[in-house]
Amino acid sequence: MSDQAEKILVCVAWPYANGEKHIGQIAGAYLPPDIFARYQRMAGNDVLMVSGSDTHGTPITLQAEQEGIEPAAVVDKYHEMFVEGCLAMALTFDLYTHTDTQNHWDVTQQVFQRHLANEFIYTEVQKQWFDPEAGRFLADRYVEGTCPFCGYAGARGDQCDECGRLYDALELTDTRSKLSGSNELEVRETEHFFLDLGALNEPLLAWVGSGKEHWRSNVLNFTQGQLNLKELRGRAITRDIDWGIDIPLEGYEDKRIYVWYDAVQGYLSAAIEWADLSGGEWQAWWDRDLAPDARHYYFIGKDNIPFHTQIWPGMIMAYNDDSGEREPPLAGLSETAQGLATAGLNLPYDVPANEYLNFGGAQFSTSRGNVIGWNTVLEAYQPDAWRYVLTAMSPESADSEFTWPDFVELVNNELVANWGNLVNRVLGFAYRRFDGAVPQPGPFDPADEAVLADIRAGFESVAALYEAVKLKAALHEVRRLSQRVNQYLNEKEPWRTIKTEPGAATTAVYVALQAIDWLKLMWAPILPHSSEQLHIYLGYTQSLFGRLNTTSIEDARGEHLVLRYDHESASGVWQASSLPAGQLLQKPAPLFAKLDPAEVLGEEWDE
RNA sequence: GGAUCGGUAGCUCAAUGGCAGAGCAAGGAGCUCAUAACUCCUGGGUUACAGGUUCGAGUCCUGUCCGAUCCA
Repeated sequence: MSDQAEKILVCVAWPYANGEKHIGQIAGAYLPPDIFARYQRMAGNDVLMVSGSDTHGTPITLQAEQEGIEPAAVVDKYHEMFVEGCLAMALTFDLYTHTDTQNHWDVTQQVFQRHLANEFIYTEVQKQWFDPEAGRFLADRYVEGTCPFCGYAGARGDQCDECGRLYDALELTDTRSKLSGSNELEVRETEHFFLDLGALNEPLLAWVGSGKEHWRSNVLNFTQGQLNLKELRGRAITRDIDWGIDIPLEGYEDKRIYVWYDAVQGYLSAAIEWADLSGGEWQAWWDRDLAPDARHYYFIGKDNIPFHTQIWPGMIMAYNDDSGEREPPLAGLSETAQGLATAGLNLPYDVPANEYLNFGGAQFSTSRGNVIGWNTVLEAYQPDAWRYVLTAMSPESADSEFTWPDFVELVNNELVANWGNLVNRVLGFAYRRFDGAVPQPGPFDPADEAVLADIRAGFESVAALYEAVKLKAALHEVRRLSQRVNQYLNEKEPWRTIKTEPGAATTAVYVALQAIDWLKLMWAPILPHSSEQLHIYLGYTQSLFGRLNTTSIEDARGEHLVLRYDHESASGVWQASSLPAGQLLQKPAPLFAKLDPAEVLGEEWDE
């Protein structure tokens, strides 16, 4: 950690722990931050990458009902499944946790208290369907009735399946409860807490109005377009449910904080949990006074843009507001989290939201059965093949379409042919003809100098693209540089000149090895597994990257699995190192498996 | 209904208002170190549609069609 090191907080969207994630979600929100974080660490910056499973909300309770198990069991099952996917694809979360932890509860309640003290939370009495038989208020999706527009008898919640119209659930007639089956429902009054987003409209508008030139234009325009209408309105924080975080006030024991309010706070609570586990300082990234230059990046899908450019920044502003009296920290707050009581928090620096990666002309959809499961495919193909393909197909500026023929073409005709084959031809030749060691080159001629200069320039050009989160363009640039080395080899023909001019052949092989040594680093954020393997083939003994590990953590709410990344052992640095002549090579083998189209395309992935 | 994005070569995508380009696929040639890989050459376009502004529009403006997200 040098003095010039920047603090980069890489925030990754929190996936619901309610099922296997599909490759569209990975391409959109989970792989890009890992590539970005790996680059930033190699560039010498202090990266903290956090996320976790979202354990609350109806997606969880619905899944629990379907499987006939408790919500907590659903959470454990799919949280673990996601962690396994992260391990297989090597997503380097400094901490991947979940939201049903004591720490997250404490942080959420602390933020709630501050919002309340700062008067950005108000209460309002609403009318809602109540099921006397079940003794519970009914969320929209637990009410069924007759559509006020078309008279369809099976209309649900707030939208009719038959005519598609939206309405207030109170407009339904002949209602029944999907909870108890009772058709004697009552409309009762219930009091809830609201976040006063209306009061935050102006401050948010001012915030997005300056210094956001680096934002993707669709994200910025969308955000400004909405805020310009000045129609932000209060949003209910609480619900009459029993799965969720308790409200830290007396008299509200049968209500819970609803998922959207606590989930976005995970970026903060996970940093605190990371600090707790590692002995680090979360304030080094989060405290606006201690770390005013820390840059926070939020990697999300486009459906999440309003939450990360309006609601969460608004919540941070409401937290930072100094008009209210500072409450003492809540009794349960851990020592690590105590600083929250006085801290002001940093706002997002960038929100590089992606569009969707679709499949079969439509979005991936479990109900339609067109899902390519992440964990499933990682068992079948190399993680770096997926990382390459999903980056090449990355929906950075528009929805894109996944097809299996494209998958095969990208792996075979680009990854294997361009880069894998370059490595294989050079390493194989060098290992056989130079006694398994990096040969001692003679003086460089202009062609040698030129190719090395071109590749070396990648440490600038590729860096700029990673830095700007233009990952697809970064991939294209490194691929262009790989091709440059193939061109150089065809020009030099060391396999021919080794018989006539051994000195020139030796130098050409050295130059090609040196170029590969550098390209390995430029590929590394996208292709960490194979770059690591190539690093070993080239005779290095330290590893480029650190190690992932899982631990089970126990707290007052029970046990939870966490994924952590230990960067200490990483030696990969973003600079043109010098490949030592004489360094012993390891016997090489192809980095990537070529795919058999018939085999891949014959597979049935529908289920 | 409102806000925003996208529609460019067979496919995937680029192009601060200034000669519409790249990779893959296709056709041809060279090479043989390499996973039938590599390199070179060629073909391929009414930039969704209709208007407008401009010396000049894929790009800016208006409208229409199609797709997507969010809000109501």
